[in-house]
Amino acid sequence: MGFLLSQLGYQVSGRFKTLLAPLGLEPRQFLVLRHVARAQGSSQHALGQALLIPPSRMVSIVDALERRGLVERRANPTDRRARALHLTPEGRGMLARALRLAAEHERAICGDLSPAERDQLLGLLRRLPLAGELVDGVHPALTSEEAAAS
Amino acid sequence: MGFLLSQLGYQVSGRFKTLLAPLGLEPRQFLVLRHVARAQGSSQHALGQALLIPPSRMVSIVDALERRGLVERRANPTDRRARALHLTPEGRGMLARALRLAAEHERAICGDLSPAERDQLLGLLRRLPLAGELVDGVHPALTSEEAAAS
DNA sequence: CTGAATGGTTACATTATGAAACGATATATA
DNA sequence: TATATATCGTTTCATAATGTAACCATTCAG
Repeated sequence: MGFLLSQLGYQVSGRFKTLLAPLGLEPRQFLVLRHVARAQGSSQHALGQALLIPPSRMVSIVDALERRGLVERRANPTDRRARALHLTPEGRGMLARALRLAAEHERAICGDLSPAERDQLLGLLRRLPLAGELVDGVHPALTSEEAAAS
Repeated sequence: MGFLLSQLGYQVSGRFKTLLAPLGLEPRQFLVLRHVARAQGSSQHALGQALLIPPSRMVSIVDALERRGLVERRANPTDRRARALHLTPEGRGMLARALRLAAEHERAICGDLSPAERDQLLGLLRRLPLAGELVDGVHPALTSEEAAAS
């Protein structure tokens, strides 16, 4: 069971990565983009806090997104240290396309499972003890030991 | 579903790694050790073929195992290029301990799932299209593109 | 006003990785 | 037999991912 889960998880994430590649987007960039869309104007620090991504890593992620014109670092009126992150129209379009791919990915993963079976599978997976340690929307692969401990 | 599988797979493998750490064994070394036990005397090349591990990587893995006295590189009587890999008595003991930990890991992963539920979960996971691409005993994280394509 | 804390960035060391070159040996071919 | 080609294992090298720590500007607390 453990080995199977590990194998499947690796395959799934690899698939998603190649699926996103045509957009020039990496999975981690996708996660950040999605979160910026949800919380426009939040700082990089807040973003890192929410996604448990260490600050030094966030820099290069946002750099890439900004270089491609998907995200803007605006000035924060109340704190001149912080940058307020905003989605550009291009960013919004990119996110929409990525979300469409993600839905496609989801269908591909589940294959010919009926909706009932799909729910059953989800239910069983969520009952695994490890599922309790997962934070919603946070991928542990991006998490630093330190951030995870907090 | 995809995200959950990816998260769980990452957690599971991370857990197994820390579980094995007290033995001074890495998951990949465990895999190799187990396979050597099954096919004593096979060459590194054959091992790499079976586990889809590229040759240059196999060197350091076997180096580590040999340095710790778990595996021996003996001369192959019929081919002086190849090394015949054999488990030492220490290697056998180590493998036994690791297998015991793996069994424990398995129980920890499944938590309070009943045997029937466990089978159900396994069955559903195996019906996922991606499961068809998995090779038994081979972890895709160790395979190179090239080896995987063959 | 001074010292500590914070947001963001950069510099650096560490590690993991595969491709390719290499030497020794084996196999096929002429 | 002689020669070319393939194989096994190893080493070398370049590349990429990562975290830690130092750093600057700014904010906050006393």
